[in-house]
Amino acid sequence: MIAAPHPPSRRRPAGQVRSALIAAGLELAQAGGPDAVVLREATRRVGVVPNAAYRHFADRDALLAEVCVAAMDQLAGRMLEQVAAVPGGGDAKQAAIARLGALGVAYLDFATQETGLFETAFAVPRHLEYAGDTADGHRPTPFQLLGRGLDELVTAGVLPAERRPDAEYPVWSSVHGMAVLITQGPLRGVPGQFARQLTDQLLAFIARGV
Amino acid sequence: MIAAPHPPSRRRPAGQVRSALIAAGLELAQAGGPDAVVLREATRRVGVVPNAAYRHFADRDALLAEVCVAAMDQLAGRMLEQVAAVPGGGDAKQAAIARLGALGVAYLDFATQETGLFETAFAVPRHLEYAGDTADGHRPTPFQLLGRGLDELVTAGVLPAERRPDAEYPVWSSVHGMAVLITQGPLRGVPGQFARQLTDQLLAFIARGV
DNA sequence: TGTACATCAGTGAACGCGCGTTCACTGATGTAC
DNA sequence: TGTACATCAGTGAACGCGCGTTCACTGATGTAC
Repeated sequence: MIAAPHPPSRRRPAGQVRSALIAAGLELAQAGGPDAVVLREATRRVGVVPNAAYRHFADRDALLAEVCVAAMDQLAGRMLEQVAAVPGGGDAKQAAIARLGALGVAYLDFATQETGLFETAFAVPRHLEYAGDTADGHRPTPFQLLGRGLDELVTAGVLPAERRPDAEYPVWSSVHGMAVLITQGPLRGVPGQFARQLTDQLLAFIARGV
Repeated sequence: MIAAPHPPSRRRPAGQVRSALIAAGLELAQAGGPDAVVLREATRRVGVVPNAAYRHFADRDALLAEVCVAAMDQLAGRMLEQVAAVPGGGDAKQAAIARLGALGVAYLDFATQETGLFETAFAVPRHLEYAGDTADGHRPTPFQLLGRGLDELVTAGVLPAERRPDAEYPVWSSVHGMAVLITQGPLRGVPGQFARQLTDQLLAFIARGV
């Protein structure tokens, strides 16, 4: 029998458990969507007893809310990356359209490749209704990125200024609807080639409709 | 002590329990979406012991699947009603557009007024992937109704025939996306007036884009 | 018309499960004097 | 520099809950002879 020399300190550096719980929740969400964000499982992964979570979150919903925000942030990150990767220069009109298209493709790619996170990003609990446009010093939200894309379209002279107000909504609806139908709805399981064709068709539809 | 004279027959007419379970599941779905379709609660409402359900359904998922089909059928019913209510006569082009708009409005109204059923209609379990177009002798599906609406648009000369193929998808995506954003997504809780404005804007967007 | 029997929709009791959450506690950390 | 103390992030044990599902059963119904 060897007595444990230093019964290891069970206390973690400040804030570490909290962020580890969110990270674990994000893993769970990635694998199984919002319902898979199970408080007990998150604590297990962090190596902490279940009720320890209550030092950091009021309840399971508070943890989920943080995970949702993080998931939405990942979506915004992808969109930001993809739009930055569009080659500049050349015709300003075509460039603006290409950048808007890149946003849409990023959105759909994220939904397809990270379905669990995508679902979670939009599964925010009751709090914060209609908060698509608040970015308190953080990264811009997907909604804001879309708004910028549309502004560019106006600047480039593609979109008449009088049609700019609230133009986010129909565009967002189109892309979001396709994302939902393909990843969770009746179009789930459609062959990738057809999905790509649908995406192209959708972008052309948006370009005409906007 | 009065002995029950006829311990009442516990056997129901053939098929009655089965359809009563589906009806109860539909009530649950209406109030709380697909997750609220709880097998035990459905049996409680029918007045039958929980395991009796297994005489009629393989498991809870089989019950849910039936409920989903019924919910989708209700959506189709609403669309059918609303499109039938559009006054005929007058300009054929305008009439065709009005009928397509009625389909969209019916879809959005159903999502708003019957959010639980709407969610459930699209929560079909894994079975029957990509079956948006099978109507085995039943009422036409929403997808088929949309297809007819687009056909009318071609006939009336509004939609060029070469753009007809697969035109269902972008239109469906737009309307479905708005329905999801408003009833479950970040636009949940938006004032009704704004929602109506968004709908009008969306229909105009679709009319241009199609 | 009557009897024997198979069918099968219901009962009653129980199972294991994992969840979220609450309680009283302990012991390391950081602060005030 | 040392000591007393408040703070608070962790522990350990337990709770009630409702779920889906399985088992062996019973007794009314419909059929074959």
